[in-house]
Amino acid sequence: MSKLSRSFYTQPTLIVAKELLGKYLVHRSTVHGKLVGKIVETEAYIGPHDKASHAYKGKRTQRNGAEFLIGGHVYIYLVYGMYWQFNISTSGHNIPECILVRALEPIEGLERMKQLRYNNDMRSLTNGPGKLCAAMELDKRFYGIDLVNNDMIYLEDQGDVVAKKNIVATSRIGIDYAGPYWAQKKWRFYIRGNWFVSKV
DNA sequence: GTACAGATTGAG
DNA sequence: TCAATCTGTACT
Repeated sequence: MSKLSRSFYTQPTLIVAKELLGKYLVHRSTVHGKLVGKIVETEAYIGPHDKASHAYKGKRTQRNGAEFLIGGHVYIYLVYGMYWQFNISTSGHNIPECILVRALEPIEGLERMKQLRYNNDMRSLTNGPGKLCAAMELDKRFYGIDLVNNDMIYLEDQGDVVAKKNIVATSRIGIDYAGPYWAQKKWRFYIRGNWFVSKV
């Protein structure tokens, strides 16, 4: 169980998106204990060329600033006025690329997650980007945090290996506004057959 | 000041 | 399948 280092996050974004599958996201809350989930679904956003990216054409605002940080920082923001989206910046400083974590498999802290989600159904605890943020207690507090040097939130390698043939590459979700060219890019990855993937 | 998007969700 | 829902963002 080793914490992922800077060199992991600064690899090419599509590599990181695939390598992230099977890694563990850990949130050690002093108040609520340890919450752990295994990453089973990711999506890559590769600005400034990617029209679906918030940093398309290099657009930089207060909201997406964390996307430009060197790989390993948290980019978290609100959608639909109520759901948080947890992203991890990748690549180098000032290069706006990131990976959206879309689904987790709950590993530790199940009871607390059920309370946070007001739900007892195991599967719907973390099988969606907004849901996993609620279950893991992720919100604006973590904006811009460096996952490499933080002890409250970080990712670790528990040795789970996902065989290449079990990584499914498909098109991203909810980005039709970017037009067919970008919408069809196979930049969404998930673990084949995993029960917690948001949508097959 | 204000219109409005929005990388969703859950109910039907 | 589809509409509810609402805050921060990005403009004027």
